[in-house]
Amino acid sequence: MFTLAEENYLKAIFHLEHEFQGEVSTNAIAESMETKPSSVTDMIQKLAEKKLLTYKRYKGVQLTAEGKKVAANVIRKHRLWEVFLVEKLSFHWDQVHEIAEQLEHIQSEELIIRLDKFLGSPEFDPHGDPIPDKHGVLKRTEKKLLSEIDKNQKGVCVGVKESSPEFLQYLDKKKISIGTKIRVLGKEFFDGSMIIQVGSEQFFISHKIAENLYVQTQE
Amino acid sequence: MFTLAEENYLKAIFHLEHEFQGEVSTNAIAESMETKPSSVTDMIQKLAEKKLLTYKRYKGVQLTAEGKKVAANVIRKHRLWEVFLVEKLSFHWDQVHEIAEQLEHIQSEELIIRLDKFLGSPEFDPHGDPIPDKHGVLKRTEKKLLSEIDKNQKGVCVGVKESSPEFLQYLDKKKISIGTKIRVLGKEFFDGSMIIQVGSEQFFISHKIAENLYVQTQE
DNA sequence: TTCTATTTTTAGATTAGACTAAAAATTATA
DNA sequence: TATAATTTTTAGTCTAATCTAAAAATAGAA
Repeated sequence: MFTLAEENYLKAIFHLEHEFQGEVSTNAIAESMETKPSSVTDMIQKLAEKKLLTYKRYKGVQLTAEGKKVAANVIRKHRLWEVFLVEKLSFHWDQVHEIAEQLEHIQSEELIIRLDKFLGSPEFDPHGDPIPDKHGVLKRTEKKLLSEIDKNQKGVCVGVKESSPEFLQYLDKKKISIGTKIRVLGKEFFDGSMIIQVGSEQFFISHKIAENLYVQTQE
Repeated sequence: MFTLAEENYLKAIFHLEHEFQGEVSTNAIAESMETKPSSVTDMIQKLAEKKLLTYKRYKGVQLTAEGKKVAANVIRKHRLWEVFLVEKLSFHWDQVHEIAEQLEHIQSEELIIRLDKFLGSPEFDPHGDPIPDKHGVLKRTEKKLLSEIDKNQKGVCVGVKESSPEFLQYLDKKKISIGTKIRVLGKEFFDGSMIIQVGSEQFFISHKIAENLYVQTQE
């Protein structure tokens, strides 16, 4: 149906549209895909011809309904496979991204229907990211970055913004995973660093950590 | 490590070496891959440079130890995924080949180690074909084609030579699957057709069917 | 053994996707 | 508003993998 390269572009644009609302620039796509802007121009012209996105020269792109559907489906597959790898094959959450990058391109509707059922139709992947449903609809969740919550508030970790092995391994070392309760004991306004409580431990985290952890605050 | 095209060539050559002992001709490869002989020549020259096979112009090719290892590993992955699809996702044995053709190219040693363990280290795929071990060694089995066995002998179906959906669906209709006991009641020398007994049913099968079914005869 | 048929290889073209370098358009600044 | 800086596009090149058409080598038949 679509080539590997096309699917990867659509996926990247989909993510960028969510991160920054509105049109997505050529440069932003190039950066997120670690490729050159000229290559991006080539590809978005091809995707525009296929009506997967709208494109006006120098004005960036926007996915069409069809483009969004294709992208969401790739993301659905990626996240379902991540659940499979963690739940069934006992991979650790920092090991699954690269493998899922490959598995997300396997073409078979039936496979995904059955995989989803086999996994019990999960709603979130191992990093806490929501899995689009079969129509490409993403469930909205009201999560905040840990960096946005105030002193003395507490929240439950529900996901990570970045999911590099390095970051995930840091979280493991600190015994933070999805479901972990975190209380903010102190917050430094100068650099955004925090003292937090996790279980019985209290420790310092930098702003960089706090702005990559999603929490849900509880009333 | 290797491209999709390279892996597919190695796999095809590996199968051809087993089917007909000795060197494999350019034409044979082209036919089995549904491509042109000139394309095959290009690719085998590249594979020869990478020392995956030995090649002398006009003389056909032979896989090196390294080439065999790579090919067997692709086949191992294909067959393990087929077991997964049938055993875990309840696919039918005639639906899994095409999907496994894609899954066999997923690159991750760890994935295959874990998948194998998850499946209980199976020795055969759903069509009765042996799964190469992690070193690329194929277990030898003494199976015969049904067409080779004599009147009044009986055997257990242990595999199929061809595994097209059409053939597998024919077998289903006749209630033949792996493990089914078959007795040859009659054999026509003119066209190789047979009357066989399967369970309480007796029926006619053509030579074409008989030469695509593997059985193990029992003493 | 010589000629013919077949098989295999070479040469040259094509396509997808990427790249570099340079041109064009847009945005920011003085 | 003119100029500088930045972003984006175009033009042309490259590689992997394929193809067609033609040439070369091998095998088979008289």
